[in-house]
Amino acid sequence: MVQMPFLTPGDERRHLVEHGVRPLNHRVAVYRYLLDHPTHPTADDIYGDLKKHMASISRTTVYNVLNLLCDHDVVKRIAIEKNEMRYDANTVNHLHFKCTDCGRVFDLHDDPFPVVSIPEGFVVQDVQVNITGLCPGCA
Amino acid sequence: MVQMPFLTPGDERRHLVEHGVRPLNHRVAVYRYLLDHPTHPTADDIYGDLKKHMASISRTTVYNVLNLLCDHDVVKRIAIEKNEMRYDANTVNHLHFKCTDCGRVFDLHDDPFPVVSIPEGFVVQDVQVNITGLCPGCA
DNA sequence: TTCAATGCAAATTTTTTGCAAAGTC
DNA sequence: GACTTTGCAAAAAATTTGCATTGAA
Repeated sequence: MVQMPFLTPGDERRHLVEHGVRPLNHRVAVYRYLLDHPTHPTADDIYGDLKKHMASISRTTVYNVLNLLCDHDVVKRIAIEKNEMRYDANTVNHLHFKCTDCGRVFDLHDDPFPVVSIPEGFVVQDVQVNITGLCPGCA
Repeated sequence: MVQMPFLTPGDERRHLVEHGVRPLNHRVAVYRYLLDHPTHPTADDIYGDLKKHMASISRTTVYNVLNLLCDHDVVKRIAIEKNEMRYDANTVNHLHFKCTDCGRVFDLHDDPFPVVSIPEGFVVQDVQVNITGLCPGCA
């Protein structure tokens, strides 16, 4: 299930405020980037692209903002492979598929999201389903 | 579903050979460690513990062996959090639960393993279900 | 003896930290 | 003006690489 409708430009400020995040320029830029690029970029992808249009931004700030947005549940971290943390502004549960050939991470919209039965006593905060294999283009 | 019975000491050599891995001493030691410690250790956990009884082993070798065992599908990598790759000798599909408080990773044996429906054209190699939250002891 | 595996040190990559400068309310 | 955020450079942590040495068949 996709987060629909995606936040239109301008709405991201309100969304940040609703989650307790002051909408400073760099924060809005990183968040807007994630909304516009549902490609599960790494921190460095984001930094590299943003710097083209926002000369002032630093890697540290990208990391600061991403950590802040994760803490406030505005974006989610995806741990799907070694040495690369990816970020996703779509916080609705969905599957991720990483192609081992081209390296892209696809959203798979299993409907409904698979049900997992958790033993008594465990408190669930987040469920991630990460699939690896070959995408249609590479298979 | 647990991999039962676990390989008893001695059998790990045969298992390695069956997967095309020459059973050299360091390789057997790392694999035996993973069989004996189903706690999803990191490479450094393994190195630290093995070095106590095997003075000659190096960090590089632990990494080499883990990569080799993963390539030959003898062990699986678990990417469940930032900056830490964990390893599991149980290659049967099962859920992982990471406690955000104590940091431990538990096996959850959902029976059956949740079914995910994959769109036409994708070729699945591996499915990982990673849950974060609080374990019974920390909740 | 020939090829593969190991160990060390250095390099690489990703992320965090300390702290001074700049920005925000 | 008080407090927060940013940016730089350095530190930390995880993993890989180059290469000389050792080990195995």
